[in-house]
Amino acid sequence: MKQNSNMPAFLSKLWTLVEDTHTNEFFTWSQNGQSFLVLDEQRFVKEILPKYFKHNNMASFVRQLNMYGFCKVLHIGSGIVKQERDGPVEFQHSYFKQGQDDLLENIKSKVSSSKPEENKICQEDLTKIISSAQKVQIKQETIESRLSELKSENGSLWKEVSEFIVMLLQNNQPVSLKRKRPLLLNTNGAQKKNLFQHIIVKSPRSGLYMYIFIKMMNYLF
Amino acid sequence: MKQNSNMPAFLSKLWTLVEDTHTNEFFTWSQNGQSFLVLDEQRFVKEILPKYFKHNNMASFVRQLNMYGFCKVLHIGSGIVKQERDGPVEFQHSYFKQGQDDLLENIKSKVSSSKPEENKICQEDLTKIISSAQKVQIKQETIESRLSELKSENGSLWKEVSEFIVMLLQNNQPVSLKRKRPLLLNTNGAQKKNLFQHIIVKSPRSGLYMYIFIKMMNYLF
DNA sequence: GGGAATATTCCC
DNA sequence: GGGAATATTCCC
Repeated sequence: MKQNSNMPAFLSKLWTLVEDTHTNEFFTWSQNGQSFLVLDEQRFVKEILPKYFKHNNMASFVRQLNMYGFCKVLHIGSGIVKQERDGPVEFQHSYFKQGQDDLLENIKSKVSSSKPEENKICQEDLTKIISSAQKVQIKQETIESRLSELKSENGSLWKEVSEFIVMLLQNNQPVSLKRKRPLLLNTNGAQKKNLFQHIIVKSPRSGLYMYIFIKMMNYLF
Repeated sequence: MKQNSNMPAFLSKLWTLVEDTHTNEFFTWSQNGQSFLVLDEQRFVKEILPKYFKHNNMASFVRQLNMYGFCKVLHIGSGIVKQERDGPVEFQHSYFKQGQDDLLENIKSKVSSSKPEENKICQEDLTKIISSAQKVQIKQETIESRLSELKSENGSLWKEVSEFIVMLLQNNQPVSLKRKRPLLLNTNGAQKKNLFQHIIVKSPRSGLYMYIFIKMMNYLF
């Protein structure tokens, strides 16, 4: 095995200790070389772990195996003796095979690849979102002031129109006399009725001022 | 020393081993109890470090001290013998004083306080910003459709008013005859002139249509 | 099986 | 002195 500088210590240690023929009795390759076996966990923990690592906990060893993508091989109580508690433990990784140390370099740690990228993306996205939100906010202010202008102008226009009508009615002049089409045509359609047709046809004079007043209130407040 | 569950193992170990009177010969409090001394680095590394930690490197011990905010005390060659290479090493922390174990809880790791919070804030803020941006976007759509409504209605009203004026002028009726005050009073003030006074006073009839046409174009497109 | 805190190593 | 990778522990 060529010890590349970018090969994690855990992997080279694992390879070394599974290759070590002195411990084949309780830690060795499986028959077909596709996985490795811990045949005696007690001896493995006491005799091997402290020799290669800074601990003697099976859990920490397994945590590292999981960190590098190894999977426990399940023995579904077939022909294996004493399965209950301290039976043999088997681990497997598609790039950890007997006689194929050239595959080892494909084994990657799960933290080294994922965590840093997420943080970088988080920072970039944060910047993008903030600047985008600021632009929307600025545009919103522009729109709101434009809206306020239009609202005010609209109120004034309604007032104008109503005063025109009042003036004409006071002069006993028929409003729609010389007109070919309705006075208020909404460009976007039917939602609002034609105010003046409505007034002239249906409203008595006493109702006219109330109608105009309500209309104005809608636009001024 | 009360071993709180939130006290890092490194700090309680450090306190224990500096308090240990058996090792006062080469690892102990300074005279005034404001700092601690490594009088014999060789013995400290070989006899103490592996007993309390999972290593025997002075560098790793110092790395942890720095991680928890301890500072090396500089001896600027005053009265101290053999300063050159393996002289005594002294470390100090404002919350690590002889006889004051109650201060220990104020010592914080530099990573445990800064890194996780940044990430948590990043996540929380991300959620807040996104939901806030969505609300702004929704409101913006409401405002824009309201604006579009008003714009259209405003155009229609200008059209109405202009047609009134045209009608009145065609009937040779003086527009401002019976009025006590200007026709177009903007509620928010002076920005826009009184259109009709302007027209009546200054515009010849030929200019009136052009003026109204421009006004309408502004609101319809 | 894996997230996250703490520890150790490596490196500037 | 401290940033960052890897290792070990603790916990769900």
